[in-house]
Amino acid sequence: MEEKEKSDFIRDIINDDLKTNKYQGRVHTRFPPEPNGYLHIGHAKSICLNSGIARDFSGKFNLRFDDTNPSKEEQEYVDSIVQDVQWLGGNFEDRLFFASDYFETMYEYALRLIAKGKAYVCDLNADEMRLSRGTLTEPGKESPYRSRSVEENLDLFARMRKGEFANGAKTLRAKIDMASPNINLRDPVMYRIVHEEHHRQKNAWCIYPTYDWAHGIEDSLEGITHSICTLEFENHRPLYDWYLEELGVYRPQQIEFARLNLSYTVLSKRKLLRLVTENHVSGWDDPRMPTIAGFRRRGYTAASIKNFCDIIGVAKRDSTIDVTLLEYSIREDLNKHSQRSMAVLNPLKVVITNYPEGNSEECTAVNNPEDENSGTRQVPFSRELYIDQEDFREVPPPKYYRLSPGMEVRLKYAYIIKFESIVKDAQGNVTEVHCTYDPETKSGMAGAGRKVKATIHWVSAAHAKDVEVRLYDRLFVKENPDDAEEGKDFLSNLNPNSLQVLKNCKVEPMLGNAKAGEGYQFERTGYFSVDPKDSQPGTPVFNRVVTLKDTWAKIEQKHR
RNA sequence: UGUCGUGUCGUCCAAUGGCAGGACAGCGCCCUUUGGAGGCGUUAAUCUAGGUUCGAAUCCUGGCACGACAGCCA
Repeated sequence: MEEKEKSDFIRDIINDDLKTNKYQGRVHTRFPPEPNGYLHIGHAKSICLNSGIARDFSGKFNLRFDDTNPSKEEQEYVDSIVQDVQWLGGNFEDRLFFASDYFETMYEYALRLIAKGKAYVCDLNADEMRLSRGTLTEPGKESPYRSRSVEENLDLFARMRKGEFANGAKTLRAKIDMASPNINLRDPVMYRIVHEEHHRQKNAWCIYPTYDWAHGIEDSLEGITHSICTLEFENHRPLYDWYLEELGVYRPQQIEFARLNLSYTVLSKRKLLRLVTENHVSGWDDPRMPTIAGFRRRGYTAASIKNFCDIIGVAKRDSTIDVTLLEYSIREDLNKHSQRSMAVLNPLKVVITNYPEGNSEECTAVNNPEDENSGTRQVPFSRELYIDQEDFREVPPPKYYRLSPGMEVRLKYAYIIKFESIVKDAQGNVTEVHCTYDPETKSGMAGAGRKVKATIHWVSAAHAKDVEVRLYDRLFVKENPDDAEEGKDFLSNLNPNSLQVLKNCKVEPMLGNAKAGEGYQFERTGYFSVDPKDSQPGTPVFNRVVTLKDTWAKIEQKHR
């Protein structure tokens, strides 16, 4: 692999820090998801960034669950996230942490701030607090509980922990500045009361730290040097710094980058959750979902996603990546590494009238022209074949090179055949095409050098396996799914044709034994992988990962 | 009309005061037993008005545009 030095503004900062010895030469990053949903391609960007930096600078990388809100989090999500991070090669070694394991320390730290007069228990309810916070242009008003004594605050906070108060009755707030132009600094909430079972702590706690209070402490405790997060936390950085400064503990630096947006899909957890709960897709791992689990099931390789993350780069400006870049990335990987095969998606019978009935023979097929070591395999040929309906036209459009009346085509790895006649049913549909073959033109023979305009794929009818193939397309019809008509939302832009199921596809014998997760190129059609959920041994179900570049589609488009 | 941040080819990312470059997409040609892959070529950009400078995408000032923030979510 061409291991070129990666460069971006974050690595530049780290290089500078290394020069000034800011962290004694250490580099330590982390990926801190909340276990409230499945990871998506945007998270992959963060995982690749954080773990990639640790790798490139010989540093360390932690996986840490930011599980500070019991009402949204579940073990199912923890499990899927661990699997996804590992699949992407995020090497956290033995450093799998949970914010909830730090709750006791956070509590003690809170006591410190109370003792310093920097935090107080507030009795304002949520509505009252919102009203007193002020607006973007007006300062807020100080809470009437702001001047409680340290003793009273200590007492009240201890009783909050004991469970003496109902949800929402009290909060612990930092005492900063109700007039700050940065609203995050207007006495932010540090703890709220939530009487709910936590997925790991069960009922040990009924007060839970908020993100801002918890996150810096988590980073500090783990010795993180560069706490990399997305742009929406830019305005939180002063608070991150304030807490650690007041606590007098080790302070990492927070650096923000632009989150990933991808065309023709949505990447917000809220929207992905709606797709799942409202059954627009079959689940978090539906192959059309932009989740890591979805991409994996679809047949995307981890290498292709990592490559994608490398080529999109990292910066601070909001951007939307064109999905063709992702498709390029998976094609590039699969082209080099996937086994070629012949599969007929929409079968049309071809009878070779001058080929002896009952006869069959083997043709030698190349497994992967991109890889000399991949060898060859035998594919059976006989009198009755299937070709794709797209490869025959009774009335060919301009520039159509494939089979049509009067035309010759090559059957890949086999013979050149010539059109003779067609058979139609009562409705006038073409049911069979009769051809003759030229016995001197088999691949490898002396006569094989003859040129014809097109080479098409085929399978022998008697030897073919019947399989199900699922053709996936983009989930949304609009580049930006949120660009919806008045009164409608992103769901109105769902692509009604994002899934097409083909039940009686005919594939070469080898594919009958394809194993779950394996990826193949169906020659001239696209890349397909064996669905790990719905396949049975001997009866694979194929998911289309991505099509091949279709030059013909463009030509046809032009002539319309 | 507050604070913070961001404006470079169609889309992303570079250029760290010194020839605006790469990738994807597009277009054209070559090659091809995949209309695949590959090769070659090509189109196309510094938000704006000033200023500093021998020289500005880069530094300064103003304007404009866009994004984030008024959860006891993260």
